[in-house]
Amino acid sequence: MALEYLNDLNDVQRQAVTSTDGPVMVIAGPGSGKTRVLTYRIAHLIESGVYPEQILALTFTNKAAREMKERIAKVVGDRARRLWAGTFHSIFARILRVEAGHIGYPSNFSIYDSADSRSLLTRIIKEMNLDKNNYPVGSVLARISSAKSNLITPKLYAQDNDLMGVDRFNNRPMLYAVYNKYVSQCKQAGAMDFDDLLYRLFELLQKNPENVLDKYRRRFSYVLVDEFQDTNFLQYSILKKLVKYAKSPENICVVGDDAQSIYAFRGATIDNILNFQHEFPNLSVFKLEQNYRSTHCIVEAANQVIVQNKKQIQKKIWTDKLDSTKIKLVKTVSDTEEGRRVADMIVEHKNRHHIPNKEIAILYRTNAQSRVFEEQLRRYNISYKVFGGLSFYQRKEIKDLIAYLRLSVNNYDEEALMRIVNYPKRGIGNSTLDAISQYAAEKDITLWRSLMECPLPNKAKSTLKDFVKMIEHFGKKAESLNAFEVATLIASQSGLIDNLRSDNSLEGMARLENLTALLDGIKEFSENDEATDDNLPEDKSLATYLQNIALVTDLDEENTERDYVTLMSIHSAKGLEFDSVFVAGLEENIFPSMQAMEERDGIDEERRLFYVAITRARKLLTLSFAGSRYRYGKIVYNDPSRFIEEIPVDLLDSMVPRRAEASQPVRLRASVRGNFSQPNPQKKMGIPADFEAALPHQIQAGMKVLHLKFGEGKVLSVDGYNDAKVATIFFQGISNPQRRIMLKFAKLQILN
DNA sequence: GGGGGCTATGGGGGG
DNA sequence: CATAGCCCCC
Repeated sequence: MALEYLNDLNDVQRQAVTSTDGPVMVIAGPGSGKTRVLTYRIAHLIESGVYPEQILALTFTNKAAREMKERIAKVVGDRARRLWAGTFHSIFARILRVEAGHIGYPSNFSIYDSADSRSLLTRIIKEMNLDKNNYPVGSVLARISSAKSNLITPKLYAQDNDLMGVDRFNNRPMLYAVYNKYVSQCKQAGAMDFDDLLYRLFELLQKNPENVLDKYRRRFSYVLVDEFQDTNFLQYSILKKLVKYAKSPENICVVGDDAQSIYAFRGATIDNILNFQHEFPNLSVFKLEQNYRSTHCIVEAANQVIVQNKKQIQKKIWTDKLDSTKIKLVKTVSDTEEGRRVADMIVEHKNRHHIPNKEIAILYRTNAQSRVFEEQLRRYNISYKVFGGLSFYQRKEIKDLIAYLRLSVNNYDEEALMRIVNYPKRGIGNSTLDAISQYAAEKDITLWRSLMECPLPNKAKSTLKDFVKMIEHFGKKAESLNAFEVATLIASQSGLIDNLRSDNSLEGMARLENLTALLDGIKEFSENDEATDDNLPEDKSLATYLQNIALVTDLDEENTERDYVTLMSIHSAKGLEFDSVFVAGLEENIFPSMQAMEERDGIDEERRLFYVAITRARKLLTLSFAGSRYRYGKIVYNDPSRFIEEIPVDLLDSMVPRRAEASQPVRLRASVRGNFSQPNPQKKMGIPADFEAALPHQIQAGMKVLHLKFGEGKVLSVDGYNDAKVATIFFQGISNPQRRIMLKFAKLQILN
């Protein structure tokens, strides 16, 4: 047996890897080699004779699973492909495809994303004549989601005095009925929302038809769970079903860090970690406390911050790195200025520290904060990529085609049906649709059946008949053709492509391009035999494709080797690391967020989030905050975040060296008592007194202009319109003298 | 039935 | 600020 890999591990790590049998918990601080332990542990299992297909490894993202497999493959070779590795949602969806019949679902069930869930709920609330002000969709959905995550069925919900009491108090006493209706509508539509993928799997194992439970207990003789601190009660319950029973070897290994638990909002509870020892008395616990990632200052700051939390497992992260680089703290007057300064410092990191773009990340609390950084990075011609926010699959034109695909595979998919029954326009308006759904509700039949049976004027009737025929035709094709062939056919025969072609606007063309990109993606899925990574027979069907894309996020995308700066929320950054990390927007009401301050344990959760943020950095960590920023169209003023104060002053370097005119020591709240003076931005920028910025439309090719940063330049050309106007300007004597400058932001003085 | 424009409202994180 | 939903008019 090749065991050299064990030499790559420290003592605790090696014990965690080689204690293969029985329950194991690994408490792993940030940068402590957690992934290494997980991958080697699996490799070790395989080397010891366990079949890869007997191993279930649940990770937080598909990307993490893929990378883990790649690393395992380096030790054990191709066998690694047979592992069951993926997210809870994707693995369970795969199992449910096979077992759906047992719980009254079709095997080609649809997966509702949160937009689908919302729109279904909106319809239900309307149909039940409830006041939408008392039943805001978001809150209703959150409540339903949390009920499911705690295994509370609509029936149990209605019997629960606490839950019902809260609803009555909040003026929404009928929430239980909305929940009930939502569940039955989903089921009737053959659709599962994200929570159902977990909940229905639990239901399957609980009801245990044909002893299906035993089948999976045998199949998964070793279970590993990454990021265990972020699992909820439902996920934990499923794990227990799989490994806790009479005479079970209890081969479960969970890896996590209570200090990095940041998903309480979707039901994650660190009680799972705390209870684990009681549930499995034979538990072996290993604590990985040596940090191999970050410099001394960063590790120390993280420790000092996290000790403020009440509830935690005792541990102290340490490092033997001696680097004494301090953490930089940057204060700016506004959010725009924050963007500019971060971009400035990125240039400096690239030049002085030779850090490539892909080793730099800007992290923020909310996705909406990405905008200023995008604008400034574009100005500096630094390539970047924004993760999160509106993903490719959430774009309208993409959702439209996918709705056609979904409806073709599953005719009962109501959300898909509602989306496209009148798109492209075919004369089915609201009154017709109301009639159809009302008829469906009265007769308790699916919308699809109602389309054909509902009494309607002849014109609408024949239109609908054609529509049904078309979808049935697509469905038939989907049975014989592969995903790409049928998607291409649907895109053109549905009229989607023609509809987009007729739109000659820039956006219209972009939409068509996106649609083509989607088709390319489907083609890749259909033709690439490496795409499926499981031990099931190759399946290139449309249904499988739809299942895959419903569960991918842009985090999961293959690294395309491009060298870009990463912009993402801190939540998305979990598990990642970069040489240089900027944590931006460190202000009260932003981070910690306003909502969190009102929640029980909200601040502690935000603090763990801050802990995650700062521990992403290997060498350079920069914290920034702005005195003012735009939020929802209004300017707001926030105090610096309390988390800044929690970092000992001797770890901080609060002078900003490069822009001498902007540097001033940052004074913390403690010393100023929230009384931040607003320096005059004009003075601060050091703008020459006689400087007079021209308006964007005044800049024309051939002009000589003065730029505050680059100096004198000659305008070579101007392209784009309005806010998107960009000038190409040649500046003598700077690196990359030819610059593309967004006129909307640039301050240029015309010199002749 | 369809389109345009106006207003009110919400406002976090993600599979 | 963005967007959903509403009203009004064709």
